[in-house]
Amino acid sequence: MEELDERKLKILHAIIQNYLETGEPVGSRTISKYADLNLSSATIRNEMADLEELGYIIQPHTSAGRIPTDKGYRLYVDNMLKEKEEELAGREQEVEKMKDFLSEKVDRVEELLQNVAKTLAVDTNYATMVSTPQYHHNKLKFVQLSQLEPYKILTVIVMDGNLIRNKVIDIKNEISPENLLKLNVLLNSTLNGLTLEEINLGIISRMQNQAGEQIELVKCVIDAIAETIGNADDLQIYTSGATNIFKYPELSDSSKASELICTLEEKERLTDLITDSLQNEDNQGIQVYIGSETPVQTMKDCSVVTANYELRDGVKGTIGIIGPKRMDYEKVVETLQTIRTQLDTVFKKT
Amino acid sequence: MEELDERKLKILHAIIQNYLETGEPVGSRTISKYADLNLSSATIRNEMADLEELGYIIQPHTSAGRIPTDKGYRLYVDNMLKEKEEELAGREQEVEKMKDFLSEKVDRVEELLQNVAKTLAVDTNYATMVSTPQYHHNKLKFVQLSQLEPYKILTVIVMDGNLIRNKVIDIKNEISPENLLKLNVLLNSTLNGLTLEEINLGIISRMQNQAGEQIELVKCVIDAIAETIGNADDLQIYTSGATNIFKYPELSDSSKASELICTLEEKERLTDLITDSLQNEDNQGIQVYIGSETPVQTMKDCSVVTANYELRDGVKGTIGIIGPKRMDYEKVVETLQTIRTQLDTVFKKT
DNA sequence: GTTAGCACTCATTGTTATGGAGTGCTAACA
DNA sequence: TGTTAGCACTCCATAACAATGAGTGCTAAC
Repeated sequence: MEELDERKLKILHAIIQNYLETGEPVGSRTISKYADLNLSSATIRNEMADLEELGYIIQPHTSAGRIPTDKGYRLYVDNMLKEKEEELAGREQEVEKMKDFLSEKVDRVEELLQNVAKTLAVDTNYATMVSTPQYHHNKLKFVQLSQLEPYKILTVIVMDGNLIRNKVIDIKNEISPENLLKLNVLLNSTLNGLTLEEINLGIISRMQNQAGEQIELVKCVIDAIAETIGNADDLQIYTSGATNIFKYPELSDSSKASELICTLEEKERLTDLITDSLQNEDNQGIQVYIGSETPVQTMKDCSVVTANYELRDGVKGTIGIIGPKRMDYEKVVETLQTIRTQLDTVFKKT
Repeated sequence: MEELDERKLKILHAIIQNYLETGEPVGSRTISKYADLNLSSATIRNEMADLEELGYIIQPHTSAGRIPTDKGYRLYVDNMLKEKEEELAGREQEVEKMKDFLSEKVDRVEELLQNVAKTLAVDTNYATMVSTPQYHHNKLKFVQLSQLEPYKILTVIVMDGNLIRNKVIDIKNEISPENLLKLNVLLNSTLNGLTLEEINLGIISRMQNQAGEQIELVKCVIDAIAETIGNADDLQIYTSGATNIFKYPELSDSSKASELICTLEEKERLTDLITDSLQNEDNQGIQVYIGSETPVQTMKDCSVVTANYELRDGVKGTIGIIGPKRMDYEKVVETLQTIRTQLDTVFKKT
């Protein structure tokens, strides 16, 4: 209803910060010792009662201290994000380390992202996930057939955005180098720049007419192309540090832990998170999900912070950090901002 | 010292089987009720005392039942393996399901193996791992450069065993199609069939002489080849079902579970297991590690069963199942034998 | 509005008691 | 000599209970 006054806010802040550190319910005495307030525990108690009524904190049981509710965390995080936004990028610390590391091996994106996940996990002590950027490279850029063995043809398919796929095709009848060359020209002149939808039956049959004896092979190649385009934007997700959750007693309960690790291992359910994160492009691409706010049911006892990075216009991926609700939001947001800009620049320069 | 007589063996067997099912220490009364023995609990107790002295079983504490020691499991497993060997492959059950499944998509080995791991995990309720076959394709079979964009060259590198890698190289000066063609011919005529060691400085400098303006590009290509060969037989390991371990209380303890899942997640330590498994090619490629027998320290409270599959002469991979010591060895060994032969045939036909 | 004081609550911890499963040993039996 | 019934003993689990103490809400005084 009514807004929180300055003092209540300070107290709430203190409660949350203390809880972030200790993970234990925090009592009025603890807060009263907090220097810049100079209030007795009784006063704090009164305020705490109010805060509880307003739904920002809660007692696990009578005669225990208070812990923040999701609503309490939300307020805390929103305030922090506002600050961070004003602060702007005045950092640069530990960016260097990451920069060196990232620029080292940019050739294999897969490895790079896996490494990002791992480094982040080690760094933050939370579980992490990184998705491959969601290309929409659905146009064929280039096809190349090469003779590998008498009855094996190597097909190299390059999609828009330089996504490269290989496939080895077995053929029944040998093909001469000249015919192979002709076929290459035919394929490229006919198909390049087309999307999956544009490669329709008309084009296919026209090609097959020109292919002569090589009908069989052309069919295989088109199949391979179709499959490649179809699977091209299949999202990959890398995870790391799943076992970090055991560092937080509130998540170490074996049934909870099992569910959570399972979610991270199987990865399918994480797509919802990524989709959601990509849709909500607020605070510089940083998104904080607290408890039940997360789109993934099995993470309702956790908090998740995601950041979107951009490879090129509209081609985006997501990094996520999964930890207890009492995660160090400030550090996590900072780290994510750093790595996000790093990734952006690494990719942009390519 | 002396061999176990028939009766002791039967009793040991009964104890182990009962323990496999319940996971609880088993007492003399339980065994005495076992039909085909017809002995009183007192007699059983005497025998059990002997078995304990011989080191096959142990009491967690006085006044508890007995549980098998590693030595006990060993005996049990050895006997079982002997039987299985004589039995030979008279199965075929549920092979069909697997066969359909496996033959569906053989093109992407990676996906296939990941799926094997997953299916096995769901099937057995244990954690699983599958390694990629250990190629030794260290010979260059074929190189192909293609123009992708004015300043980007696509390099396709094919190694012995049809391992294909791509790399995009940025160039400073444009290159004409004719020169590219020449370069392709030069590269292939000079390098094909060579190992990393054989591509020495002499060959490189001779090639650079012939390359004319393209020295820069040749250097890049050779680097790419060297890197590819170097990383070619980098072993990949896929794991699945890590969270299955929570189904067994004796492994669910959060510190143990954490260590174990971490081992599975990081994968590095699993290479020791694979190496060992590939070295000990006994019982039709099936290997059983009980407790501390496993080469991976963090799995000393588990048992591991591995099977090696063969892609082609000498090119082998490993499948592993990680579970509690009281795992259902019989079922696991059977399943592994089945999937092993399946994988063998799937690969052989390719 | 703030605070000191006090009675009250309740999770946690430690202690003790009780039950029961399982053993080893002895003595009797076939 | 091998098998079995009987019994005293051990020791883990489980429950019941008491003590502790952190933390609260409320009241009355400042």
